[in-house]
Amino acid sequence: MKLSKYYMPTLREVPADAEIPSHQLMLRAGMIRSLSAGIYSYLPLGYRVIRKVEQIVREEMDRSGALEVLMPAMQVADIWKESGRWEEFGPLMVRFKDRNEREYCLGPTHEEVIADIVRDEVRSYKDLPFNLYQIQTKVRDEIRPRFGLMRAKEFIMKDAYTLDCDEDGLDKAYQNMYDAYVRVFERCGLDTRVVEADSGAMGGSGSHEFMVLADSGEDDLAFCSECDYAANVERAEAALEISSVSPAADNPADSSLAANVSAEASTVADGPAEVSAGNSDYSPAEATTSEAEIEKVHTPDATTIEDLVDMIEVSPGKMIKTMAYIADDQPVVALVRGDDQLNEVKFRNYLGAIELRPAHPDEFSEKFGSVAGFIGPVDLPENIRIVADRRIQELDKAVTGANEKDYHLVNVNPHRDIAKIEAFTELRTVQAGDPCPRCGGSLEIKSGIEVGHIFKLGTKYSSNMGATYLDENGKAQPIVMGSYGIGITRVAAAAVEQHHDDRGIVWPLPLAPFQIIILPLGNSDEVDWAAEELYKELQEAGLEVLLDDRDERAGVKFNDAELIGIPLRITIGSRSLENDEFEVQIRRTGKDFNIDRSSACSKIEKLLEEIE
RNA sequence: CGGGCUGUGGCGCAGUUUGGUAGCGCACCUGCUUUGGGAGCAGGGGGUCCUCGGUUCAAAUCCGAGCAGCCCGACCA
Repeated sequence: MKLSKYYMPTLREVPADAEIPSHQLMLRAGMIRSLSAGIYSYLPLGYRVIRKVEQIVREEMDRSGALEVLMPAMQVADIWKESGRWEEFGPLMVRFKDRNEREYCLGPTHEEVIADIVRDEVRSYKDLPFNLYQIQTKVRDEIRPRFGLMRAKEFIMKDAYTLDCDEDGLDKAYQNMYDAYVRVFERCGLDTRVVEADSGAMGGSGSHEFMVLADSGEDDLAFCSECDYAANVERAEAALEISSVSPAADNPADSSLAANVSAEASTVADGPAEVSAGNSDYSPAEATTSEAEIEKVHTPDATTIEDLVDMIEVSPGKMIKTMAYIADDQPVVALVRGDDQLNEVKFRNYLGAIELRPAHPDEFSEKFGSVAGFIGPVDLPENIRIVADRRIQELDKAVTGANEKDYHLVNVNPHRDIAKIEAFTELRTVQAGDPCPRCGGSLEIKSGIEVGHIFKLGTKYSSNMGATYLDENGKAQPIVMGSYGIGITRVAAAAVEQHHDDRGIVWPLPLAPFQIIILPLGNSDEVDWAAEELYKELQEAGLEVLLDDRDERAGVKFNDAELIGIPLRITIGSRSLENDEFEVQIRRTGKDFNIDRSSACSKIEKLLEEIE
């Protein structure tokens, strides 16, 4: 491709609206342009990269035995009402009506369509198993689109769905996809980590996420420094000893162990419900009682843990942080230690709630009989559910809000003073330095970009939508499903996050829009002829090559070549051409050297093989 | 949705405090020169100053409402 005939609007300056490297660089390199927030056009250079990613995904999916299909982007509301997700998905789904007032949405995902396709056709266990996948644009009305392609309202996703007779079949299909994903990301030149994940709104029994480690990542991940334990902090647990007080706390590590699965293992994690159930049968009779009586102390304007520490000289670890939430319109309260953070995912999973949000300030008085900044679990109204983190049960003489402006309570003993804590369960977010649940080593926290997510769905959708088959005994059984996503456009962005320097993008060879760029410098005809000749020769060798034949100065060409990140640069100028030589530079290493004109093509092919 | 910031030629910004009819750099067009790391000189084109309403002789500037974009939180591939 000749650049004089290409559309590659590069930007010298950094667009003010772009924050992270991939967003800035993809805009500057002329790969993408936004139509509105979170909605992008993929320009020629950008779309070539997208297609590279798609092709790698397609090849590995085909290799795994999956079958490519293309499902409708526009879906009828009926199937979503059947699965129960028309309500559940909420405002994330873009909905509209046709001229006959029939309701539709733009597909944010395709479980319902798959179930619909399959329920009318699959009759017998003999028809199973199989795996269907598609590469398609998904639409989600994200609360806050940001970071360019990283979180867009419209994005390209590969989604696959496995259909099996039973859990064993699902386990095999899941492992098969797991392995395919490992190959996909490796081929894309991405350094990814697999972590145990919460299955969230998808439902189902187990899931893993494929993460690209990057500072700009939106997920926090817990890694053990000793063993291979890795989990999204949404689900990660620490092996914290809970001292004395309650026998219910005896073996905190056990439940976590059961719920964990190593990256290589073919078994799957247990549902989070089981985790909390194991820890929740707390018995108040066993609790010790503190001698000291509760006291109310004046704490003017101390609405945060930090304020309190300054005012009454108690460490955060001795405080009970009380978090007021509304779960499906019901007021609920979560208790965590002052030095811990509430993990909303764990809280939501425990409650089994669909919608969970922090209470608004005015709701503190309306629904909690309290006041923002001074809420506490002692003497809350009867109707409010109180759930405490396990670490609360070992507290004594703790400090908490008095439900009265400018007052806190001290000497609180949770077992004695807090009426009906319905459970002590795992609610805290793990922190760096916490002990690993598997080996006791130290956990570290890193941020990552989620590029792939695989779920064992089970029978949630098939049951709700009547997708059944007849087993060997002629009995109807729900099909067992799995669902597997790769964010194609996000992979491209993540690759830039992981591979760039201060001059621009440094594409891994398999994703590079072109492998080679030829820069003829100066205005000599000999140079132009030599460039043209090499260009043709490389093209005939089947290589993807850009020829920068624009009437631009050397600096412009060098800078653009580096910005767009082409792995191999061939410079042709009268200087080296006098010796019948071309100059080569490898983008990643910056290494440069001359090659002979006569053997240039074969030498370049060899170089490309050496660049991983 | 809550909190913060910002809307001025294609891009990056100044001008807003103290109203007086819009400017800088880059990019673009023409000519000459230049030509190995984002050229120089000369000339030129392009702006409903986010929108609507109000105050005023006069509004980019002051007031009100709305819209859009970005950042921090909940959502997710």
